Amino acid sequence: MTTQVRAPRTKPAGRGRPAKATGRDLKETILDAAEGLFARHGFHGVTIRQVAAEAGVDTALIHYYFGAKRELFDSVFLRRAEILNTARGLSMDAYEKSHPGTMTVEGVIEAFIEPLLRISQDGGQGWKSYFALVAQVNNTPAWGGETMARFFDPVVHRLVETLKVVRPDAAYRDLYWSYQFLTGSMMLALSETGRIDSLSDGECHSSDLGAVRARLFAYCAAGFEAVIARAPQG
Amino acid sequence: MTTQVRAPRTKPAGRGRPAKATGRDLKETILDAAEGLFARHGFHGVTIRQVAAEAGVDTALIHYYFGAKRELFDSVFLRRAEILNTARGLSMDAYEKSHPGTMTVEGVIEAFIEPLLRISQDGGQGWKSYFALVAQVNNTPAWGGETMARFFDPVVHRLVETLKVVRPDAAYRDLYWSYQFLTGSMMLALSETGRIDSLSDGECHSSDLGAVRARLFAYCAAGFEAVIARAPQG
DNA sequence: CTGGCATTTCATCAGTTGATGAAAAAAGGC
DNA sequence: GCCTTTTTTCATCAACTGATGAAATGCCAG
Repeated sequence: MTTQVRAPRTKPAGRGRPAKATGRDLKETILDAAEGLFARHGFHGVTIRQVAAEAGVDTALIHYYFGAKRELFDSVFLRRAEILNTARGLSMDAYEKSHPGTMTVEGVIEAFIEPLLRISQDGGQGWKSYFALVAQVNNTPAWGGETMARFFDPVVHRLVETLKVVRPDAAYRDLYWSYQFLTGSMMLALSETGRIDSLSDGECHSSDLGAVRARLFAYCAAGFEAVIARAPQG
Repeated sequence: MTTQVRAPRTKPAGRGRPAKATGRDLKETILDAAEGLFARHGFHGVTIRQVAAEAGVDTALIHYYFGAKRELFDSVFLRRAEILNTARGLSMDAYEKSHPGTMTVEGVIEAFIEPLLRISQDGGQGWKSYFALVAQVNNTPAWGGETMARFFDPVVHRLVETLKVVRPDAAYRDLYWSYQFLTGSMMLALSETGRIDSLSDGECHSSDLGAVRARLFAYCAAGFEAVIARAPQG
């Protein structure tokens, strides 16, 4: 499913190392294999041996590079997290600079979500697996909650603060709740579960991120506005 | 965490059956224990022995009642699924009958979501665990996707059809996509991950379903209206 | 009070799991 | 061409996994 399998790996018959070039590639190959499997079956649903088989590598090599299984998972999670945060930060920078005094709720939300959609579309299967993984971690209580917070809280706070600039009268309570609704929708869309395909009898496809783009920003923006406007119980 | 642990279970020292009364209770106790553990750690993250320990029961008894581990999981999933569907169906019946010709998008959505919030608030920890479990299954690709569809598709189709009555010009595409956004928000809210607590620095609490109720219906309704109004690419 | 039946426990199995230490193989400096 | 370092493989471990068969226990019908 990923870039994996790495060809039958032409047994060099002996042990040892085949070539220096493959050295760094192997680390990435292992991460790719682990990423795809973790995304599909979750942390506990995957064995080191499965990862090793998919990567075409001995199990001991995985421990040699990454240590314990949990550390492998963290490495998978970490690898793309920073890229994601950077892309999002730049997107919001660009929006703020290009719309001085004319920012809208929908504009801010688009700047927040668009980079993820773009990356998922252009980044290949690896990124799709990664989003599915994050979605899974996102609503597995008591798991990765701390990791989640450490990496993604800053961007979220920035989103909320920017929205507060656009709608100064909005209560933080309302903004945080609205964000939670947003992130639920966004993560489900990004993880492309295929559920909407069967549900809509082929009318919609979860892989159609263009369709998501055409609706999600407007959906969330209108939701935010409605929550702010209603402003329940102070 | 659940109703579990069942007291130190006053070892009867011998084997055999202690009393008929406990007979049916034990099945429920086992399901409660399994439910809580599966919700927290996922299917593969839980061992039969853990379930047995939490229920205060021998592992063999679990197999005696439920068969294989996967069947235990299905039993957990099934136990509350029908109750859920019935409650939702009745809620939508009631709304349709009480608002002949005056239904609104928000009203329909409320009729669809409200029963779940109510049950979660009044039903105790068991229901909370169950919702976390469903949320987890909902975006674990290739797992329970078929189960998910079998039990929840009918209600969703009813929601979509009712919305089509309220907004006859809306395209099914838009309704299905909007539903997916809705279900992402709803499931994340119901699973009470605690993420919003730390994110908002104590300003919001994921256990505060009243706060969800006061915002989610309006949020989703406004989102639906916006998507329908924009009506992207036909 | 006795024999059948549903329930519960014990003991155990074969298979799998994550992990490690030591050996083997290549690269690279000299 | 030797010696060191890095990478890869092999062989193996103790712990745990899901699962089962058989025995033990108490309940109830007769």
